[in-house]
Amino acid sequence: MDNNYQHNLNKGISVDCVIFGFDFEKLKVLVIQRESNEAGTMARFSLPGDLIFDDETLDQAASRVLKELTGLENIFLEQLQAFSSLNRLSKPADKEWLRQMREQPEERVITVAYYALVNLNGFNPMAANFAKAVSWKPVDDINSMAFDHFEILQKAHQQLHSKLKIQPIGFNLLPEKFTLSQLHKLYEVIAGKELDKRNFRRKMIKLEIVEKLNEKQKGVPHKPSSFYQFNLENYQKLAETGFDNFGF
Amino acid sequence: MDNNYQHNLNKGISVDCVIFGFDFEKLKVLVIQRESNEAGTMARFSLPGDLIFDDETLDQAASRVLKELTGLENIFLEQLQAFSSLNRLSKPADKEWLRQMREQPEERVITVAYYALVNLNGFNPMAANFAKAVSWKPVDDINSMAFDHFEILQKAHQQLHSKLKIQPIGFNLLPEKFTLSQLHKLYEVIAGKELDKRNFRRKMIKLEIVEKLNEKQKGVPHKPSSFYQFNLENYQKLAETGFDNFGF
DNA sequence: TAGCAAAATGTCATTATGACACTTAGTAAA
DNA sequence: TTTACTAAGTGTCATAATGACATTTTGCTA
Repeated sequence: MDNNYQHNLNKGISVDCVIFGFDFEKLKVLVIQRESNEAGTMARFSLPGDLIFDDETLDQAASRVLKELTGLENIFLEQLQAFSSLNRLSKPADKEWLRQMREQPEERVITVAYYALVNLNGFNPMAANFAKAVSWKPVDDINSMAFDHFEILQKAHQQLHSKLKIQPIGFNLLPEKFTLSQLHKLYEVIAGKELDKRNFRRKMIKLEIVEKLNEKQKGVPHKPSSFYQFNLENYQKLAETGFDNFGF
Repeated sequence: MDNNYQHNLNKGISVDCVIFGFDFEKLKVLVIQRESNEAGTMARFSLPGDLIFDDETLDQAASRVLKELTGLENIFLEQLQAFSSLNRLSKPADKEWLRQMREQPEERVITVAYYALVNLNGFNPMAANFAKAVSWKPVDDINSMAFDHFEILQKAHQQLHSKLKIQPIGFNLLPEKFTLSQLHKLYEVIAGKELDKRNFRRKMIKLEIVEKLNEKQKGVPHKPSSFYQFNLENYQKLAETGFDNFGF
C-alpha cells in the first residue's frame, strides 16, 4: 500500500485471515499468540487481522495483512464470510486485550474473514514486527481461540473441505513440483479419511490436471517418486463443464 | 425486531438482498424500481437493502429487510459476500438518489449481500410501504442496476447455480407440493441448459430426496402429473456422505 | 369417440467407481 | 556384494452410474 498518504482507520470493520499451510503431514494454520497476563487468562491464539482503512477495499486489507505477516503476495486468498455477532469481542480477556490495542475498544466491529492457502514448505514464518508471536499450529490441535476466531477457523476449515471437492484448490498448498503421494496425503488430511491410493491416482491422472515431470526425488531410502505439476489449462477446461455429482 | 428501543443506524454497513423466485417458467428476482427524474437517468432497479442497526447482526438485518418487503419469515436466506469497492456508490445518478435518502450520503458504505429463495407461486408482491415500487423481474432480462447491485445479482445467480449442483436447495423455490416436471424445469432454468427428462427423474428418484404423494393435478387438458414433496430426512442422510464428483 | 397434450416409462452401451495385493527402485546396513 | 528396508507404482474385476434415445398412457376437450 502506498505510504505517502495518511490512511484513516475504519473503526467498525476489520478483516481476519485464516492462513492454511500443509507440511506434508498436517493441515496447519498461522496463529498469533497473545502474551499471557499474570492470571494466564489471556494465553490464547488469535487470527491475524486488522481494522481496514477507509480508502482500501476488504480484499486489499486482507492482502495487506497477509503480506505484512508473511511477505507473500499473489497467493490464493478468498473471502469467506462476514461475522457480526453482537458479543463477538465481549469476553473479558478479549476486552482486556483490546483495551491495550485500540483507541475505541468498546466499539462494535464487524469482521470479514478471508482464507488463504500457502505453500509453507521452505517457508520462514518470521516476518516484520510480529515475528516471535507468530506460529503454525495444526488445525486439529486448536480447540479455542480469542474473540470468535475459533468459529471463523472452523468455518474456514469446512469451506476448504467443501471447496476441495469441487475445485482443485489444494495445489495452492503444495510446492510447484510435488509427488502424487504428497497430493494424496493432502486430500486425505483435508477430507479427514483414508482414500485408496490407486483409485486416487487413477482419478487425478484421468482428469489430466496433473502432469508428470521428468524428474524424481533424490536421496530417499526407497523407490523415488516422480514429480508432477498442476495443469491449469486442463483444469479450466474441466471447470467449464463442471465436475459435480449431480452432473448438470 | 423489538420496537421498544431506539435503534441506532450503523452508517458504514448495509445489507442487500437478492430474493429469487421461480414462476415455473423463469428465474425471477425481486427488485425495487427507483422513480425516474426528469432526465430519466435514474430509472433503474436496485436490490432491497438497508443500513444495519448497531444492535442487530447482519443476519438479523437481512431477515428484517426481507420481512418488511415480503412479509415472509423463516425462508432460505444465506450470506453471499461482502462488497467493498471504493466507488460502489459513486455513480452520479446513484449519488443523487442517496442524497434524498441518507443523512450522510457521502459516507463510505460496505454492503453484505444475502440471497433468499422464496416460493413466489401465489405470492402477492404487495408489502408495506414499498408496494408500488417492488416487482419480480426475470433475472435474464436485467443487464444493469443501481450501485454495484448488478454485480451482486450476478454473483448471487452464479452462487445459486453452483450451490444447486451440490445441495438440493432448489426446493425452496417451489411450493411444498410440486411435480417432477416443475422440478425438472427449475433445474433446466438454473443450469441454463436442457436436461434429459428420463435421466433427471431417475436421478431424483434414486436419491430418494423426493417422495410421491397420492395426489394428482386436476383440470389439465392432458395426463395429470403426480405431486411430490421434498424429503428432508433423506437429504440430510445424503448430505453427510456428501454428493460430489471427486467422491471424497 | 377422436384427437390433443404433456406425463410417464425402459433399455442398452459406455464409463466410473470401489475394493483389493504384489512388484519395483533406490538407499542403507551387514 | 548381498540383504533388508521403505515407500512408489501398478491392474483387474464386479458393480454402479451415466447418457442417449422413442413409445405408451391418461385425462380433457371438441
